[in-house]
Amino acid sequence: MVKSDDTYRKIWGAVATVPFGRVATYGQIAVLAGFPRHARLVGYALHHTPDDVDIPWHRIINAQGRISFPKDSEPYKRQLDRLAEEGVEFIRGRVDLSRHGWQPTLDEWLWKPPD
DNA sequence: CCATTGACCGGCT
DNA sequence: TAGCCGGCCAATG
Repeated sequence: MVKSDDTYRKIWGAVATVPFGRVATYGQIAVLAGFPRHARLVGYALHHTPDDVDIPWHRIINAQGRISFPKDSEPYKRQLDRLAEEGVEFIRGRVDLSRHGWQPTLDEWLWKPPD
């Protein structure tokens, strides 16, 4: 697959901690996974998400509260639908992060995925 | 080794 | 609201 699977595993692990009905930003996941300022890496990792495992990739959106896919693409629609199913509302193409954005609790923050 | 490529981000017009 | 710009840095070829 790729050279450093471990990096991706950590990122996927962080993504997996985002609860149903909430969304997190790429930068946020980067921090949680232990890679501050590597938001782009998170996007890169999600792009290579294996389909055989269940990872809530759709709960990750950009810091502007928007889906990072071209507005009329299929992936965009899939992500939008999945979020809609979880009750995340979009207002003029954007999610109000102060409303649906997820903030880890202290316990969640301290929880470290096994290496 | 070097250059390019990102499902990004934040500040500033 | 809408772009533009510079910064970011692992992965890739």
